[in-house]
Amino acid sequence: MLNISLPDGSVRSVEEGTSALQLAAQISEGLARNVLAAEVNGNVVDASRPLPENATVKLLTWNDDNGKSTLWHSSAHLMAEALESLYPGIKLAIGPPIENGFYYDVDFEGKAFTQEDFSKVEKLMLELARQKNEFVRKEVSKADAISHFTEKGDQYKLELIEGLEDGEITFYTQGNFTDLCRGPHIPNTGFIKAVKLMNVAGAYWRGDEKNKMLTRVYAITFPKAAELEEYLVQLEEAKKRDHRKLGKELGLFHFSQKVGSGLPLWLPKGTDLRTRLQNFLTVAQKKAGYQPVITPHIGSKELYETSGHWAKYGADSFQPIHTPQEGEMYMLKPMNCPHHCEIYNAEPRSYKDLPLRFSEFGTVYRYEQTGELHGLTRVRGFTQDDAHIFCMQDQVKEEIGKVIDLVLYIFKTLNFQDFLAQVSLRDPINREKYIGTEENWEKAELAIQEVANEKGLRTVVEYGEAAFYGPKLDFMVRDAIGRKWQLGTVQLDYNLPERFQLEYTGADNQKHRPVMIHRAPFGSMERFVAILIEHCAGQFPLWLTPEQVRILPVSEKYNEYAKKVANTLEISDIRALVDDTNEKVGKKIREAELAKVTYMLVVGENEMLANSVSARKKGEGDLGVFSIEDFATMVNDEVASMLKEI
RNA sequence: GCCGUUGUAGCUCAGGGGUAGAGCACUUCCUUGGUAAGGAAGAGGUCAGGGGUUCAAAUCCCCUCAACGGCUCCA
Repeated sequence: MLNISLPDGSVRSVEEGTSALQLAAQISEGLARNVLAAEVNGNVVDASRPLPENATVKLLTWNDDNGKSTLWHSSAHLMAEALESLYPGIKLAIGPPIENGFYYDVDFEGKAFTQEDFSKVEKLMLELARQKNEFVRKEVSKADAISHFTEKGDQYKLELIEGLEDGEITFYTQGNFTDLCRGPHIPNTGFIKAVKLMNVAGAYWRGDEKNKMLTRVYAITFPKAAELEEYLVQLEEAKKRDHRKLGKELGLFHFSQKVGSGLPLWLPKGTDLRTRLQNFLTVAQKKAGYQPVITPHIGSKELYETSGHWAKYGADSFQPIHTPQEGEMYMLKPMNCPHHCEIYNAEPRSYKDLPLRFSEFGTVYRYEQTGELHGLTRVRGFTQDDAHIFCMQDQVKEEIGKVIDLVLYIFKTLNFQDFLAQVSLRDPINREKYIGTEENWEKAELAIQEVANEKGLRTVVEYGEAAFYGPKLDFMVRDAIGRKWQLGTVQLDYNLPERFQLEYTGADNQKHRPVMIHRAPFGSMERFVAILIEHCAGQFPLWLTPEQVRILPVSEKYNEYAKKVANTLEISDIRALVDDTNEKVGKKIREAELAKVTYMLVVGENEMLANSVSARKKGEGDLGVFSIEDFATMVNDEVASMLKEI
């Protein structure tokens, strides 16, 4: 008999050779029907494998992330089986589960595979799923594995096998399909009840652009048909929040092919929103001891030779601007740091001056590859809410802490809760690509991690993601369709102070080198506004929204009174517009609701006589009658409470 | 940059080898209204750009550009 510990702390005795699936059946028939895999002593394995003695077992179902990914991994095999049957001779590469579903990279060898082919693949997959074919695991020797795939002529699998140790190679077979696979898999294909191929895309073999581009087929499966329907509805909902769609509908920004791709034009309402965000941050930064500076949009090529950016990114930048005479060369500013270094160098600095914090909403231009451009999140011209802090090494930790506070204040004010702090450190194997002393790096990496923990951030450490000049702390946020974007960032830099020979005189009357911290709480105005739009589905908080109030006269006879109300509100710093179109109130309300205006004020005979307004809140409806002054006070109080210090 | 898809009015889209369509938006007129669409008329397009095939191209073919979904990249 074997003793098996379950997550609730209980221990069960089962016969030797019992699998997790059989264990489930002993607990309940219903559970057994839902078990997709098992976590045995912390490892996810096939539910059909015999359990070892004294194992701690967690039965995984669709409600567990590992259960989901097991189903999707098995679904990838199912899709491969279907594809191979429909397109004999194709070569399969890899097919892992991903966050939402799975994909398989396939070499169709010149044959086209498009969306039109999806339905027949889906149909065959469901047909194969209904056969309830078991996933059978088999350990094979390296030699046997090689001969199997040599016979099949699958160079991708052979390449994968090359990197594996003999003795750790396993095959999984379901129906007529066998794949090289570590597993685990669901018991049989019958668990897959709904299938949807999502899209096809190109993907380089092994993620290297020098390699052949394969066809990546994305798909998702579910254990219930209803869940697929639900998922598709969810996707549709997410698309409604897309900042590109809302930006157009709300008149925030525009792209013109004539101006150039990746170069956003900010429309009046978008500019209003963006300016308000800038002002908000400017006030917060002033309190935090930042000094605003302004630098030009171009800088001499020499500046970037000094910074090292020319050598590293020169070829991939907008190319230098040549002057008509003299042969001078200037570059569009791709970052603000070198300029700020020269501001530091404008006068001799003492340790008493540090930390110095120079801030600038600095517009920069980067030549992004055409395929990279994406709405406002990836553009060629954008404005960083940049600042550089110059401090002594023993001030680093405190300064990072203050930056984190600033980022958290912003996120809290805007109600961003779902973010992850990514700590980017050196690649432990490849240390020579980083510049700076080992001692400083260690201090810096430790400082970032310590502060992040002290501030209670939910962090994930990524090795090898540090910049070559220092470690980073990035605040990652998701967009409407689940893509991750970096917003706020804090980066330590030991490189530029060296290259620009930055110095301060210490208490010991000796010259010392300061540490430089790059930071941008928003990241860039463009990306931040994009994420903000998606975050609040275009319904901006009252303090930020361009149009807080719309006044709706019941008929043209009350347009004058409506304008008077607007003027009164304007004096109280409330942003109000009058809808004086020749339409009925119902229509005006509809328009205002669709434009996501927070407050609507209906005014007519009654209001004009009583010097009042009939207020209505978006999504909530009629609020009743207010005097103009009371309404203004209410709005201003609401705004003030949103911007309270934390 | 690479793979794939798409490009028709300001917006959302239908159409499709034989002189360009709808709804919304816009302009004018009627209507003067009370909490999510009042009515009528009008204006608006070199069908992304260029080249080709054809008696005839928005439609078929090729190239370019852009957008979209990914890959690679992201100072």
